[in-house]
Amino acid sequence: MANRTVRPTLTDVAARAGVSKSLVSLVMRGEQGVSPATRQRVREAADALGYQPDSRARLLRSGRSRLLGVVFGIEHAFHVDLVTALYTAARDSGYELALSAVTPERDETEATASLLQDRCEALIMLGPRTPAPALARLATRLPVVVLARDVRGADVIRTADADGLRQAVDHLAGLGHRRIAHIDGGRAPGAADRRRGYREAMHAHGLGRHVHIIAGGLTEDEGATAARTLLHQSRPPTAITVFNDRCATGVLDVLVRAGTRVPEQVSVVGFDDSHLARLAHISLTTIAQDVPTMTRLAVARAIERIDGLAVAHRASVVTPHLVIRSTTGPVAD
Amino acid sequence: MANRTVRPTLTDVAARAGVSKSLVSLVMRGEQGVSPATRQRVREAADALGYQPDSRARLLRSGRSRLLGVVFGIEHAFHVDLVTALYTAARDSGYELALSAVTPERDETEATASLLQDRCEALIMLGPRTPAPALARLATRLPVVVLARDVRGADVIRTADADGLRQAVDHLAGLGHRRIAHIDGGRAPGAADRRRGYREAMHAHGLGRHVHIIAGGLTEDEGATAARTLLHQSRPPTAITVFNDRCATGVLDVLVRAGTRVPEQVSVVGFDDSHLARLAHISLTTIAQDVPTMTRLAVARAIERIDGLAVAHRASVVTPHLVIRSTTGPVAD
DNA sequence: ACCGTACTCTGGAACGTTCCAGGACCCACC
DNA sequence: GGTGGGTCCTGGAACGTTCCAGAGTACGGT
Repeated sequence: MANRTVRPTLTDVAARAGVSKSLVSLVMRGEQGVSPATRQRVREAADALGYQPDSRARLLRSGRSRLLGVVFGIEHAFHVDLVTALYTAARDSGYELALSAVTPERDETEATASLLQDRCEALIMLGPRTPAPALARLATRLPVVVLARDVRGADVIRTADADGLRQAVDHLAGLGHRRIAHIDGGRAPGAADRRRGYREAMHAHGLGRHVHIIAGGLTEDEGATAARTLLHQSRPPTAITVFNDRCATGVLDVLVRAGTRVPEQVSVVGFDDSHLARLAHISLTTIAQDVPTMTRLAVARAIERIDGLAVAHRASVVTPHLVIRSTTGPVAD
Repeated sequence: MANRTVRPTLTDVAARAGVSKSLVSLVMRGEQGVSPATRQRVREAADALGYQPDSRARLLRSGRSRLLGVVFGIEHAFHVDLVTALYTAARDSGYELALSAVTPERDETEATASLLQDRCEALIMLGPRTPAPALARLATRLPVVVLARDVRGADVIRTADADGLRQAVDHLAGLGHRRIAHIDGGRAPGAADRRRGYREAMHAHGLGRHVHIIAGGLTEDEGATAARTLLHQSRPPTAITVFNDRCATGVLDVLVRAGTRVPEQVSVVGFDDSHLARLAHISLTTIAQDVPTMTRLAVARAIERIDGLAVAHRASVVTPHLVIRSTTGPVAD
């Protein structure tokens, strides 16, 4: 075997159809000004040869790649949700996505560099950890849209994190809870705002003296650890707001294993409304980030800037909303 | 703003350094046959202009992309593990990865098509659902390596699924279990083999009459549903082997919520050893697929075929191994 | 002084597209 | 029967690289 045929080119198709390559190019791009008959003939020739346009040559010539680079953490449930939505948002705008994953062995710098070589027209970065100055420098080279993190020097699309936690606390307070704790996300993007939102909401409800923040993180394990700490306290909280869904599943798991009934004894609220939260057996009450809106905005902003329309860097803040599922209920006593 | 400068090209660098573009090309590629002095001068000129080679043009001309396309299901925990490992395997061999995700709204055909346009030199497909004939047709156009599924007409790297389940059953039988059930993966790649392995191993241990297969799937929800069915039975099994880790976490969750103690009352064994299984609070006993070996093999096979070395399509079967964690223990009574 | 060889370097032709200017043809109109 | 304006199609020049053949220089050996 190994007789992998050389890929057919425009010229091959043109020869077979008996027309010029320019004409084939027109047909392949679906431009108008081609008679139905020839269009048909060219299409057939292309199909017969199994012709596929070479995007590299195409992009090289046209100077445009219609490619949006996406840097994301492949192990973050919420990033996965965002990528999924970005795919459709990009397609709707006539752009393609070039994914570049951040893994434990492939850092953000490497992920970004590979996209730069691919001549993406803009970069969409999901919750990047790159320091602000470096991001700003990057943004001078090509449009950069930062999703799910607040940072100066680039365009930002993010959720009103503080407001989200206010909604969570409102909900719990409305159910009669007073000892409401918060398991935070440490230095993760958005964590500071969520912490602040929690604190402010607690004060607004006159629960200032019950403010209780436990160090958590963004993984299941960190949630589990935090939950164990809580369980060992003399007066454990009756409700917990957690940095994100992933961390919350860790919390839930520890609670359930300890025989704590959720929500009868303890209510739990997550954040993100990632696909984890929606799993039937988890059914987590959570603060839903508006993924469709955020991704649409991100793509729109990127394109705006590609087209040279945007002037100053802007931050768009999208309002999240509470999704009540099965992990919250009225306070016990 | 919006004065995004036009990217400098070889010609620009050449002009600034007062040499030909061929020479600059040599320097940029690190070829030898350039005097240290000029090399230095060219480097400086390139840095001063912030020159970055255009991979599109580079690849167009050289005819090679050094790009391996990867089609994967972004929501599958195990695929995520594979992609992570593929990144390093590819890098070690001097190749880059082009990711194309399958999402609920973006099917395999679409994901594959986009990679074809990028002129990847080979395709690595993770547990593809594409019918065998279509895969075979694809394989005539470019090298295709199928990972984690058995199929004719393409190169295959897969785990000895049946053997994995034998190990699981051996382990459980060794712990004294007799009523060992299997929650299967339906039509998922590998499911049939695992089912068979389970059945054969049960017979080998003289437990033929205890063979008990429940319909499951590859998601948490499907695992949860299956577990509920099991719980409602008059004589529930004392041990369960599950199609994969993801499904097993759903099973675990239902068991724990029902107050069933794991492993005291029921032992559970997963499959994959994905990152889910390793989470401290889950700590799932599982059959580990040998991800480093599989990904290295996949990349090696792809390259072999790119270089025109491989002749017939081959299937490499990688042996999995049992990882004992906290969800299995001696039988209760 | 001449040749050969090794080392640097250069010019120009690809690669597979898109883009632009324009050619060929047809039809209608005065 | 020329002119005008469509519509459909073509040729060739880009795009930014790499690759190839060969030009120019310097140096050692005879």
